[in-house]
Order: sequence, then structure tokens, then C-alpha cells
Amino acid sequence: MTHRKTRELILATSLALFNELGEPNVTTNHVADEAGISPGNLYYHFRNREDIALELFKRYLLEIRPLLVIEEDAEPSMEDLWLRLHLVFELMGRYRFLFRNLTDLCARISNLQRAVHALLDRQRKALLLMIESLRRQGIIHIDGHETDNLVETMLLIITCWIPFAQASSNPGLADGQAQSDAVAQLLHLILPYLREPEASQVETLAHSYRET
Amino acid sequence: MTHRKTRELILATSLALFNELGEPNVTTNHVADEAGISPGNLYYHFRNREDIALELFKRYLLEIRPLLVIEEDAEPSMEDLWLRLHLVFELMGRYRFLFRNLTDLCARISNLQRAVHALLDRQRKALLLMIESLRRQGIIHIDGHETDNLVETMLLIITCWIPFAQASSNPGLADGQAQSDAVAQLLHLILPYLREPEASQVETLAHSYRET
DNA sequence: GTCTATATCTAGATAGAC
DNA sequence: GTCTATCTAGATATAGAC
Repeated sequence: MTHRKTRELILATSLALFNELGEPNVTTNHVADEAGISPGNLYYHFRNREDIALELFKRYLLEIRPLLVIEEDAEPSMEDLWLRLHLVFELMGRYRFLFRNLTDLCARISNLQRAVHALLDRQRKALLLMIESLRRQGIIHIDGHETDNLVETMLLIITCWIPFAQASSNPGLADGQAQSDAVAQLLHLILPYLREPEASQVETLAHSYRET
Repeated sequence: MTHRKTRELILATSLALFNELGEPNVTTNHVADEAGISPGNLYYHFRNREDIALELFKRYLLEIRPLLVIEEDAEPSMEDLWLRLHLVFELMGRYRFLFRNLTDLCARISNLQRAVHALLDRQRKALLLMIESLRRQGIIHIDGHETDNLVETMLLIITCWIPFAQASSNPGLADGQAQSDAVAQLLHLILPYLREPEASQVETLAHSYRET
């Protein structure tokens, strides 16, 4: 087996186990066992478990980054945004161990705190650009002060929908139901500020979304 | 030292350390050391660390319960609700280790998952009664379907504002700034549905709240 | 690159003296 | 009730053979 392949196997196995059991509850032995390699071999490829988690976080970053790019002069429709949100939440679900206990991970892995902070800022800016754009198009009607609060609440939901779904015993984290609920929740947040016909459209969309 | 007193000392010391460092990062030795007793003594009073965490959770339940009682026919003003929310968030701050990684705690401590689930239901009902009451008084204008979404989002913020504040590196968790931010965030959530003059009042309130 | 064997270390937990 | 001493288990991490 080539170097690259074993490394990838370890990462894939770790991701699956981390997501299922929570990263703190998965030992390196457990990962090695599940991957069908020896513990020693695992330590040939990674310095420790934090190293694995950090690599997985980097990959998450690589995948999320393009989803946060909002063109300054773009004029996205509500459907564009809905699609975007959907992709973000789907991605988060695939790396859900990261969000299950973000605080502890940050405390344990050096540099992660800063990276997470930067990511939050990036998301905040993307949301702001998004709202601004909708406002320019006249789709949404909201004043500047309210915008800040709306953005912060959206950010909270985006950051925390996974632990909340788990606390609520929402079983649909793997099959995508929890993701749909969270997207619907976000859409509902901006509903009061939307003009017609977008308001009705979003309401219908969010409703049908919850059903799936 | 009487039995009761040492037990209380262990609980108080554990709560402080759990809040500061996160429950998974605090060992029984650490607690004993900080409390100025021997590790053996700690195990005389508690079976293990989970036992301590569980006892702290029970005390949290005892304190939160009266705050969730909403009289069926009560007619609370916005200020009553604001005060109520403030008390709830202050209490949560004092037991913040519980919310820092609720998912892991539930996974590790048997029966906690069920208790947390019951607590969430109780909170959901209290929020619903609260909204219903405001609606009966004509203070708030919102249809039934929207109410469910609003309640669920409020519940998410209540459950997750602590990990979010930590992820955002909000340093004010101990001094109460994060609590104020969270209360303001909740108030803003119902703002679009409020009639005048309550809307303006709440806006002013939330604004001044963030300043403190 | 991968294995087996093992060293090290830490936290959880208990026994028995006082 | 509290202490000291200690045992155990389990996880991390390394050494050295293949």
C-alpha cells in the first residue's frame, strides 16, 4: 500500500468514527483497528489524534471556502441562496464531529481557535453580503441595525444546529433530515423581512422542506 | 468536617473547575487537590466524576424549574419576559459547563439524555405559552405556523448561546456580557412581530442592553 | 511502509490505617 | 470522615524487526 493510500484510509476511518462516536471517544487504537492496520502504522502517518483532526479540519476548510464566496456585485435570487445554504449544511453534516464540541477541540488543538475564529468572520461577511444584495434588489426590507442582529442569529444557527439536533435527539443527522430542518429554520428567520412574492415562495419552500 | 460540608465543597470546586476548563479536562485528582482534600476522600463522597456532574445537573434543574413556570392565564408584559429571560441566562452562565458540550455529557452519563430531552420540552412549552399570552394581549402579531418556527429558533439560541459565545471568543461569559448579548439576540427575534409601542421599547432595551 | 512488542504515563478507583 | 498508598486499566507513543 502506498503512503498516500494508507493516510487517506486513516483519515476516512477517523472521520467516520469521529462523526459516529464523537472525537474524544475514539482512540487511535480504535481507528487503527477499524482501518485494519496496526497502531504503530497509524503513528507512522500521523503524530497523534489531534493531528488527524486538524487535517480533517483543513479539508473541511478547503471544501467550505468556495461556498462562502459571494460576488460583490452579484444579484442572487432566493433560490440561489437556498441552494448555497443547502450545500453548506450538507458539508457540515459530513464533518459534523467538528461542530459537536467545537469548544473542546479548540481548547485542545493549538491554532484551531484562531482558524475557527477566522472562519466565523468569513461566514459573517458572506451573510452580510448576501443580505446587502437582497436589499439592493428590493427583495428584502430591513434596516442596517437589524441586519447585524439577523446576521449574528443566522451565524449562531449555522454554527450550532448540529449540537442542537443531537440534543433534541433528532435522528436525521445522517440521512439529511436535520440539515433540511436547519435550512428551513434559517429561511424562516428572514421571512418577516421579505417582500411578496418571495415571502410566500420561501414559506412554501420551507414548509415542503420540512416534510421531506 | 461534617459529611454535608465536604460534599458541598467538592461540588462547588468541581463546578468552578468544570466551568473554567471544561468538564472532560478536569480530573478527580485535580478537583481533590483544588478542594484541599485527598483523592480517596473525594471517592468516599462520589462514585466518580460523572456522579458529580449529574448532581450538579440536578441542582441546575431545581433552579431552572421555577423559571419555566408560566401561568396559563397570566398576562406578562414584555418587561416580565425580559426579566425572566435574564434570570434564565444568568443561571445557565453559572452552570455553563453543562452546555459547553451537552452532547458528550449525554453520551457519557446514562439517563442524562432523557433528562435533557425533558428539559427541552419543558422550555419549548414555556416559550409557547409565553408567545400565546403575548398574542392574546395583542402585543404580538404572528400566525400559528410561524409561532412554531419562532419557538424552535428561540430554543436553539437558548440551548446554544454558550458554545457559540465560546467559539466567537466572547470573553464576557463570566462577567455577564455574553448573557446580555444573548438576551438581546432573543428579543430581536420577536421584534418583527411586535406592535407599537412595544417594538420601539424592545429595540431600545436591546440596544442599551448590548452596551452595558 | 508495516508489523509486533513494549515502554510510559495518567486517570480512575480501592484498601486499609487512623 | 479522611488520609496514604497502591492497584488497575487503558491510551499514547516509540523501538526495532521485517
